[in-house]
Amino acid sequence: MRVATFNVNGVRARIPVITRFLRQHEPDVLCLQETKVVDEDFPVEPFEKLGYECAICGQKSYNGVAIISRVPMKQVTTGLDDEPFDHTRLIRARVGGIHLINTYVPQGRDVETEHFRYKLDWLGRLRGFIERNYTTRQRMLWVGDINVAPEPRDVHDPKGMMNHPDFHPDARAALADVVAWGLTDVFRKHNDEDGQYSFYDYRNPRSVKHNSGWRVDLMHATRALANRCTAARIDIKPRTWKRPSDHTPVIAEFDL
DNA sequence: ATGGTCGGCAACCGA
Repeated sequence: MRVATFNVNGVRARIPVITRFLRQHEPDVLCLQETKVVDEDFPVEPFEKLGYECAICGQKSYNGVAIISRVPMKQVTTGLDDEPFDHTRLIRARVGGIHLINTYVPQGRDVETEHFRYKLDWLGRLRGFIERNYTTRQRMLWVGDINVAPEPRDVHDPKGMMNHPDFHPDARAALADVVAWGLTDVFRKHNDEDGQYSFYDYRNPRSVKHNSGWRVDLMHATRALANRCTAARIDIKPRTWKRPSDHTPVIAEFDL
């Protein structure tokens, strides 16, 4: 089974990029973040034409998550299990024999603001959610735009980024606490090198050229599932296509 | 250089 995650920054603006990606890689499941559209206006047709069904939870202008799958999905639910639920930041399903969670973790804006506190709390609540709903013996996969780069090798300028909400030690500790429940970063299972990034800020016109990126789009599996992960990679090609997202897809293969 | 460019949506907000 092949699973991908992609922060598309507006699903309607990105249909040509997403469908080209689907045709090229034929993932069984594609998790989207920042769809930025209410469910009634979600463009399901281009996905259904390619043989995929859509589980969606969006809102106007901001946030929004979706699971696009060509294998049947069941038990689709949205949101955390305590308030604020943030339904448009978490969607999960049982698909292809795995328990899949797709999240768009709050970005945090600035470490001095309440938004950063909210992000840290959100990751703490996610750990509780995972503890209550899963066991480490299950084949569970947590993917999405996590908005945290786990290690210094996951950002281009670790010292300069220390006060950034995606690399601040408190953010990394909050992520590490979720991971410590019993998860493996499947990209890191198969890739040791630094300079492998999934995000390049639109606002820095030279970020791609200078490889000034971040690895914040992550896939974490329970050991029961990570043991069966045979490959994981960041697909840089969509970055070179017309109207790219500032994020790039991450793909993992599982022998199930 | 506390800038820059996007998407959504119709003035700015969020990233």
